Amino acid sequence: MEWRILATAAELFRTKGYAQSTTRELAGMIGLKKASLYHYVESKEDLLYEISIQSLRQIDGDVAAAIAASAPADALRDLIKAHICSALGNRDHHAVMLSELRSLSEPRRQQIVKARDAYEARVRGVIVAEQAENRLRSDINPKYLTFALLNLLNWTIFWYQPGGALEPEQLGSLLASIFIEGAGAAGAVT
Amino acid sequence: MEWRILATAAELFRTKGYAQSTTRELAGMIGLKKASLYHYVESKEDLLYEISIQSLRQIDGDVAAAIAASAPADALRDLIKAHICSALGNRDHHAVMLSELRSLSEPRRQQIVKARDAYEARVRGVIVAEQAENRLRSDINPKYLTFALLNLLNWTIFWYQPGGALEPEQLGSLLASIFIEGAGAAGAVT
DNA sequence: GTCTATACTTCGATAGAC
DNA sequence: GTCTATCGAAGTATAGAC
Repeated sequence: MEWRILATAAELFRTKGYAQSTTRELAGMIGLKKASLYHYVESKEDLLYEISIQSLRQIDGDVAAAIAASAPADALRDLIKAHICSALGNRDHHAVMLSELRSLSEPRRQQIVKARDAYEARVRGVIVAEQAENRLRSDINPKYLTFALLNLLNWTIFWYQPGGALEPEQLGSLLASIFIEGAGAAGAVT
Repeated sequence: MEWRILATAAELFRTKGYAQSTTRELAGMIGLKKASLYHYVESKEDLLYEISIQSLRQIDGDVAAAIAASAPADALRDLIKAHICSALGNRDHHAVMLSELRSLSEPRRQQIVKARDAYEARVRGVIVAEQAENRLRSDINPKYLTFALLNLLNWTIFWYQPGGALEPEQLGSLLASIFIEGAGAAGAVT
């Protein structure tokens, strides 16, 4: 039951935003009255916290596994594909984690920020390693390469259409190619 | 006075989110009591609408001017720089427009979506033109190149530090290079 | 475990004095 | 133009019956 509440809350929060979502509406989506929700959940904010922490545990685990199983030369491409597949596979959770952080009150907000930073450090670690192997440009501070990559990846969930032309894995490959090879025509006179 | 209210509201909404911001707090930041605000403003939502529409007018105008003054071969790079400079120069407005759209009620929400789509179409237009001139890869649907570029650009305002190492124009050049040339080491064996 | 009823708080917005 | 006072609505959460 708890899992059902969490999944429904994630869907609701993603669609309407945390602050605009009411416990009454959430209960209604599950087929309960508002008060009955509090038999399972301590507070509305607990739901946001659980959604956020689960989202980060999931993507960090998925990406770590992908890297571990990957040949060094494929690490970055596999990271990108794993990130996209994980984020799109947990779209509601992930979108809520990304956009509703400021609605968490202080002890737990910092906890989510730390988990987010840890994931970011994992991504940066791969980028730094690729630079050391001369597979990524070294003329750009890895900090900016990491930001650029996370921009590219994170915000995809806000426009991706689940029934569209590209499966998550294809989209991941596409984004990996844009990030690594670039959008410029190879050999173009620029 | 109105401009001061709008700028303060944008700053407040960006920091705390629209729904979590109260008119009492906004009034306090200006040095007024809550009721006095309503001498200048009809409703809280009016502020959000004005912030959003101004943000889009600004960036669309800035980018259009940059393209018009640009040699064809530099159009995309100039677009990227203009986008970054405009967005960072109106950081509060732009961030609010990007992240608080769902708090607008229906007649005006669609209006903002339309303005956003129009700007997106402008960006896509340049990308399509660059493909036609063989300066951008044609093996990727321009729709995805546009999404990727806007991901890269739009979400930069959420981590950019105004006093950091890079000025907006430098950051724009950097992001242009990542998007066009890619992050991969030139000639690397991948 | 689910309900009705309600306590408690806070918000956006208004009324009306000055 | 700014204030104090307040209205009416809506929200989270709780009490207590069943």
